[in-house]
Amino acid sequence: MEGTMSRNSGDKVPTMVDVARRAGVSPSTVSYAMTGARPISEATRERIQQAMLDLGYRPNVFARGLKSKRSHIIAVLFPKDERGMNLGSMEYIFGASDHAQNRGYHLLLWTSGAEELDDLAGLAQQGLVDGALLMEVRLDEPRVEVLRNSELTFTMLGQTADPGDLDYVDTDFDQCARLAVTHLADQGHRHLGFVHQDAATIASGRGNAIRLRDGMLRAAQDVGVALTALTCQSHIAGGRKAFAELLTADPQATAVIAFNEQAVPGLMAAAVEHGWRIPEDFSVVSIDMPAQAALMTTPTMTTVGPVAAAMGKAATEMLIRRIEGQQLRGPSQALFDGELVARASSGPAPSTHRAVIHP
Amino acid sequence: MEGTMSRNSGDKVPTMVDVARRAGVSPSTVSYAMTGARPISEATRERIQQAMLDLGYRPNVFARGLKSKRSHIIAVLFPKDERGMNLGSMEYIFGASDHAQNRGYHLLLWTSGAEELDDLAGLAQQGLVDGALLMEVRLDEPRVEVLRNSELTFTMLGQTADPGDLDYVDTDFDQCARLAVTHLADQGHRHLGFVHQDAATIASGRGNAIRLRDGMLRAAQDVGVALTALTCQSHIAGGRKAFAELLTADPQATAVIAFNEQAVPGLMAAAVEHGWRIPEDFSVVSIDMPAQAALMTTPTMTTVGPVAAAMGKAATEMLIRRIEGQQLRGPSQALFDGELVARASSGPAPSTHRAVIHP
DNA sequence: CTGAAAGCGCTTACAG
DNA sequence: CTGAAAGCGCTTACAG
Repeated sequence: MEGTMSRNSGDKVPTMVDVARRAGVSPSTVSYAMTGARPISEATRERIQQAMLDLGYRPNVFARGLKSKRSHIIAVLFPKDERGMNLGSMEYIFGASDHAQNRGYHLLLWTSGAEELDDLAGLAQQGLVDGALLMEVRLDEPRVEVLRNSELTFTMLGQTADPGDLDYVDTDFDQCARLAVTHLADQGHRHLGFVHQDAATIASGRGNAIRLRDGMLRAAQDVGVALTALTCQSHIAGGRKAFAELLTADPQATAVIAFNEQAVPGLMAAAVEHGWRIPEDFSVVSIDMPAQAALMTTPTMTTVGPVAAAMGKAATEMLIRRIEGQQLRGPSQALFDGELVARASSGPAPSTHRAVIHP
Repeated sequence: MEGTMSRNSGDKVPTMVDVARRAGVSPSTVSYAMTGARPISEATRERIQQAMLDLGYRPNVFARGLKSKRSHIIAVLFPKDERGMNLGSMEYIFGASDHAQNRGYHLLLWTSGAEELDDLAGLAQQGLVDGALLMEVRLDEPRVEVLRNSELTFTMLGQTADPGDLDYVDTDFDQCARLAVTHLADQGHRHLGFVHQDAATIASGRGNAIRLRDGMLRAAQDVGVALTALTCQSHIAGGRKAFAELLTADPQATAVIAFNEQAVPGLMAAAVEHGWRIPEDFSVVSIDMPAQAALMTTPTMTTVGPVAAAMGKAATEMLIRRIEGQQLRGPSQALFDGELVARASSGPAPSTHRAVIHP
């Protein structure tokens, strides 16, 4: 397990001067060889490379940062209080982390709440990070102003109400809505429910819920099916309540699309207790539910959502380009298509009238 | 939303020299006032404090790190490939993050695989981080040697087979086993199953599964109930298979304890398909399943496990003390008790013989 | 209790 | 294509 670059303990950490001496060049030449800021002859470059390898040289991050004002560290602003834990956010972060490492960047995890703006301002002004990835973006996002004021480069995962020229990567919720509605309509469902989040969350709110609901209504209209949209508290009881409300609002509903991970189990349980088998009598599709959660439900959940890791990667690349001053003309903004993963919770609409067993 | 420390844009970032000038002292005095490395008169301290506030001063992390060899950054070594995503790990990280911020530290998220030791060695030797929090610790943990060789301070969340004098925070699996077994025994269950992870994972393997199984067998013996331990692949089909195996191995089993988040839905589905209602005919308890996952199952899952956030916090405190050179005598090692959260998946043992409906 | 000065290990104009 | 030198903003012996 001994690497070629292992050093005996007791050796001091080699500096650029050590490398320069060993390669028989000046320290500045070593530096230029690393940054590529000016041309170096092939021969010296190779000697330097070899010397670095021999010594197991790693540039000192602090010395570099002190002079260059670049840390090669990106902050991931992931307010923990926003939606509770959720696996989807983790997938973004892993996608971002992977790509950051490939590009020679580190990720600093910042979990302060979205309201703790002074903390954030402190981070931004400290110069520790070169840029930030903004997660859990709300329609009216107070962090944006803080980041702008401190002139920290950032990219959003999600959008504000009016992103203007801000960089972002987001899900194409219109397309997701269409995909989910079409999936169900194709299987004969004519009356759908859409269960999203509670009114306060939506209003407050991260933009997704609103954009998705609008997309749903539009898609239903285009496809020619009825759609009842319901708000719903993000817990099991909320899901039960939503099912009851759907039943009242549209007794003919044979399927529901949910954008509320926490409420789905309650929704399903209520359907089963009502005497409806899933998917034979009633289909359920979830928007943007991570695979791992989709496999926890019984039956496993059909989902529509983007590949979160790919979005995390894209956002990171966008941010790094911005940091490194490339691609400066105009904002970079990208929408990611969702994919349908058909699992066991959705199927053909019940052909005959369902037997409704009131327990 | 304007803080007192806001600066007009165009101002350059204030340095220690600026603060010193405004406070009418030398830069070194400002430094000493910040580090507390030597006594400062109350009067000057206050003038300095005020000057820092007025200017919105933030010490430059790189300059500080260059001299002091301290970054106030802690790496969280969280190999993403280990168990897939999981919410439990996230809770540790949030606990750690919270506490790190309170103590003036940042968290660097490192998601390279547990096998990518060269990457890790690079990080450790770079001097970027003052220490590391080691997550997803295996019995035979290759990362430990790397960290030791590079003389990076670290604390483990979990233990190796022989932790010796390594610092760690871990779950008290003996106590968890006892708690789970007792919970079921108290409700009249006399024949239990224990479903843990697949043989490869256990052997390879993070130590938890082994320690937990041993604890289970001991607890069952102590309490006087039968316990059948089964390995199980970590997916839905694995859970189904485990249920079938349990049925064969001990037809009298009325409850199962699972340490396999991904297999639990399959296990429950198989029980239901077998004609057993949960919990009336068959109880299920999960070890170390995060609340959010426990609420996704139907019915909601009774769990035994420690408060992950508290463990993350404890590990972080341990690490910071080590970094800052306090509490140097001997290793610090802590075991955390699990707590029982009784939800809907467990209940009294069936008094009469269950009706077994073969579908 | 306080100051003047060296130096941490790089980067980057300046010079050739 | 390469070198010598200044300087980034702190910390910390050294001196008083």
